[in-house]
Amino acid sequence: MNESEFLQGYDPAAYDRPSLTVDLVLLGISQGAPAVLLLRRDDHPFAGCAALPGGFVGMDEELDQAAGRVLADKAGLFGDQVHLEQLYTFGAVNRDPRMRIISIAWLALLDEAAFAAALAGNPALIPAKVEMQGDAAAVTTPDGDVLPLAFDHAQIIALAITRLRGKLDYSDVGFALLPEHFTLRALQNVHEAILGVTLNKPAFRRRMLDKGWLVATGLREQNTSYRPAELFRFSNPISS
Amino acid sequence: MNESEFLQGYDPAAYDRPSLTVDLVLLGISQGAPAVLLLRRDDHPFAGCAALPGGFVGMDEELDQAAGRVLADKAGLFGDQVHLEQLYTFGAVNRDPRMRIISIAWLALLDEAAFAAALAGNPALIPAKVEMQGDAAAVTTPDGDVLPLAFDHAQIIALAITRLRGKLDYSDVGFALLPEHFTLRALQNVHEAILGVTLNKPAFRRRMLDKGWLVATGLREQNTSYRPAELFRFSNPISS
DNA sequence: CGAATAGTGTCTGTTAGACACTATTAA
DNA sequence: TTAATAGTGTCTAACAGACACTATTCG
Repeated sequence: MNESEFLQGYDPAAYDRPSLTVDLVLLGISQGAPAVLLLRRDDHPFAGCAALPGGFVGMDEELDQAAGRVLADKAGLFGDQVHLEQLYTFGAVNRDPRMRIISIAWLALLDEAAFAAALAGNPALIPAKVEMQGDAAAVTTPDGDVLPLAFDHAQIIALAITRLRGKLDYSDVGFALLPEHFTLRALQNVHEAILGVTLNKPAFRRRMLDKGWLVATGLREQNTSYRPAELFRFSNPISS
Repeated sequence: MNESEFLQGYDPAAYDRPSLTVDLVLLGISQGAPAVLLLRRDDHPFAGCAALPGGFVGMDEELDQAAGRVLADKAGLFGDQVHLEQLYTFGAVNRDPRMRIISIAWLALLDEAAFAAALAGNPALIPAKVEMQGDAAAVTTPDGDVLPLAFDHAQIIALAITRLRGKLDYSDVGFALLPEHFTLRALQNVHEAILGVTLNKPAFRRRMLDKGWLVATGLREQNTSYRPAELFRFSNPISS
């Protein structure tokens, strides 16, 4: 760091600075497919388009706290119910036509209850099914209408899915999309929804059980039409 | 985005904003281990510590351009010689005691020639061997002295290694650390240095050749003491 | 009992690790 | 010829996909 940069560091008025925001991909599983919660924009730019919930980062606020605050403000959810992880920072000069805004994108994984609670708590949230189309994601309303996305949010959502696909098999993120007790079939459904493929049942069961992450509870599903499946819970062997 | 946030967006003077920088992990392989290029800090804070080369992001500068500019200014290298990828954004409130600075960390992979060219071009650069110590990285000079690292740069370097380890097997990043023509033994050496383990030779060769990324050139090493190995080059089957 | 899903046994093909072997070059 | 490394053949163990089978529960 040279002298001018050092001075710039001490004099906040010396140079313009970009604005810094966080944008959240609120991701759940709905009807066998990944789904996100979006907000409809009323104002220019991208009026009428759907956008990720976001907000500016406060000067004395940690980045993950900013993400947690947006989660609480826009979805009524709290950090201990939701897996939050930083995705990537988007900062193209013209990504927002108004001004330079750098956005740190975060991935929030919601289980079915959290997804429903967010929808119930904030009626402005729009649930939308995500479909991967190469580099970008397309989202559709439950009615099947394609929702245009604001800014670079199609890329951000696509990156969220891609990241999740990559981590699903070797990390424990998949469990963040499930309640505390779940059946192996429900776990497989989550994996299939994220990956967009159907998986082999015996192989999937073996692989999951061999990882040592699953604890059999001895409990069974309730109110099923047919043979109820055993309920498992997730247990982190060496908390990572 | 509510009204006050919208106004904030239009009035750069309305709120303080964090400063935004890029920091670069200039990573190569040296003597069978990952090595980074660092700069010694002369001033407070962390005077005497080693730090990653970095710089502020210009208001009209793309993020990858800012990283490329730092690469050119601090190491005399250009983007087409070096694999550059965004790592993570670090923004803890107190990571810099002077003021709030959010830093977007980038990973730059240098082959042996680029590593040497950077060292020759900027005598201030210090090559340092990286050792992973759990969550953080420790760096030592060629003489074996431990170099204290400024700010959160030990974490940033550790994340760079961790990321590289994760991607090494399924992506083509490994080739960014090699010249255009290389032997399979050199490729294996790179993998072993990054992963910090020794690998089985026949299995490694099979795996690499089966990926379809390697093209035999028919050329052979020159000036070896013993049997010269065949030179391969990397060819991206479906440019990713 | 029939329907439907839970859960398992087993075969097969692929792949990684281990290890010994052959091949090639320079001195 | 010897030293040293390049490169290969082959055995074995681990594991995933496929598919058929048994088990359990509800109505």
